[in-house]
Amino acid sequence: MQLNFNSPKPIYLQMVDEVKKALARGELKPGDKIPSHKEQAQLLQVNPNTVMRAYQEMEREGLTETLRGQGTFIKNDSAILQSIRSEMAQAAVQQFIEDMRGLGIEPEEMAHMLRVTLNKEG
Amino acid sequence: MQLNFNSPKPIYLQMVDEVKKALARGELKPGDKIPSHKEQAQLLQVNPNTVMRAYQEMEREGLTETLRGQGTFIKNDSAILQSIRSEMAQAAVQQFIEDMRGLGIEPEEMAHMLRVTLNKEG
Amino acid sequence: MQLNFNSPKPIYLQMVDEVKKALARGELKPGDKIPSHKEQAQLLQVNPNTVMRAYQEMEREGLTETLRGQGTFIKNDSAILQSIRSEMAQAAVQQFIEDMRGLGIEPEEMAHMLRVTLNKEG
Amino acid sequence: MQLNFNSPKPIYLQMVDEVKKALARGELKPGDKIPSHKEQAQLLQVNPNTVMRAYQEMEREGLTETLRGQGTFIKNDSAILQSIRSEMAQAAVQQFIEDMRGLGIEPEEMAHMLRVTLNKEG
DNA sequence: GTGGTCTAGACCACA
DNA sequence: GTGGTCTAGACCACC
Repeated sequence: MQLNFNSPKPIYLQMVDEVKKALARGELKPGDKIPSHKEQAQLLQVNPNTVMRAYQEMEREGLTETLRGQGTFIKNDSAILQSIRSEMAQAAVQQFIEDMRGLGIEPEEMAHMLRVTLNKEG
Repeated sequence: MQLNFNSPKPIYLQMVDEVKKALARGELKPGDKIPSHKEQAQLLQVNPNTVMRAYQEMEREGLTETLRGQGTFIKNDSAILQSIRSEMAQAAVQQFIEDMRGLGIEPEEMAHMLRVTLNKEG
Repeated sequence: MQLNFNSPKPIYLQMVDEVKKALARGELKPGDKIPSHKEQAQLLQVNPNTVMRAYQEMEREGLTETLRGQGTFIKNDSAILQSIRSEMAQAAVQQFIEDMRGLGIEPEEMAHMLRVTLNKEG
Repeated sequence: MQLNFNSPKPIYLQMVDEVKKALARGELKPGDKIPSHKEQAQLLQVNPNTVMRAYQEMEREGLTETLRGQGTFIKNDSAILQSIRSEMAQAAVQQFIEDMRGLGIEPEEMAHMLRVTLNKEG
């Protein structure tokens, strides 16, 4: 889990996104236990309260489920879960197109630049 | 000029970016006068201090220059100006690739999704 | 016995209340044996420690008594027992009135709403 | 605004309820500004962070709306707002009936006890 | 001054 | 040990 402490985006929201991405990538699966907030806090060198906040946000969004004294788990009965990957991907595509349009770049050039950069980086 | 008041990105930085984008699009040209901070504040429904700060930032970056009593103008002798478009475009591409990689999406599918969405939206 | 695991009210106190209610309803009588904490824990899917704590609390309140090696029993010589029903009922009435007053609802309307809901539910 | 610091119900949720009740009573109206979290914290002798949490919860529920640097206001375009009073009243009635049923008390006696208590208290 | 994030550390109920 | 609330106080962006 990678956090950017200089980003204006709050850490706890970055953490929510990281979990969503891990789900999209298939690294996290429904039913999986995620580390306790205290453990996670040590791993990420972050305050336990910050982790708690991220976890509560995830629960509010229906991503996880909490069992008193047992831990926090990825929900498996949620429709959200199925669609996370495509939704987040679609959002990224939209953002990209919007950014490029804002710079006055035409669709063909968008595709071109993408191809070039992908080739360069292998 | 579009601002997102709920974004974690500071409004004054959003304003700087909007000016850069207008330059990239060719809507603003070297030598153009930009509105006084009071005018701009009314236009955008934003506190004059915020506009001031955005203008200071632009000046600091060498994007604009202020002529006493005459207003703020887009500089034309700046090397930055030439490269704004390609730099911002490259940043958008990088961001897009990073986002998609984070979701475990392969290069071919990135290009595919981009094409599909561009076609859908005309 | 119904427990709400998401209520802020501690589970062991919910259990005490449930026993009191069963007494009020006449489902439990003085002298009745209540299940061992292990049995009860399995029945309610609750940690045995939690049941223990509920039992301790009941004993502290003079509701039950424990006979070594024989189990826990509802006491019958307790003055508390006689008044449980009316006390809890009175508390419920008070709570109701307070809640409704908090909403700015007048006594007549309280009675009216109660009647309507009771009729609707048969 | 009355808080019960000994209640198992978290203070920040009590605060949300108090605001809802004030709305139901008509003491708070759409568009009204509520005290800043720091001011409120002093008034209630509570930590500012606790107030913040209550305010954020209200915003999440669509009760209020926040304007950066200006304060927190009761929303006026929310359907929720219209129905708060009846919803909360209905919830109180349901709770009352459930409590009384739990004690084995019949509908007629519920109404009777309510009437008696209301008369006693004037 | 106003909303908002983060840290640090205490304390509680439950497993 | 695990979730969860509360306090105290720093720091930031914006009004």
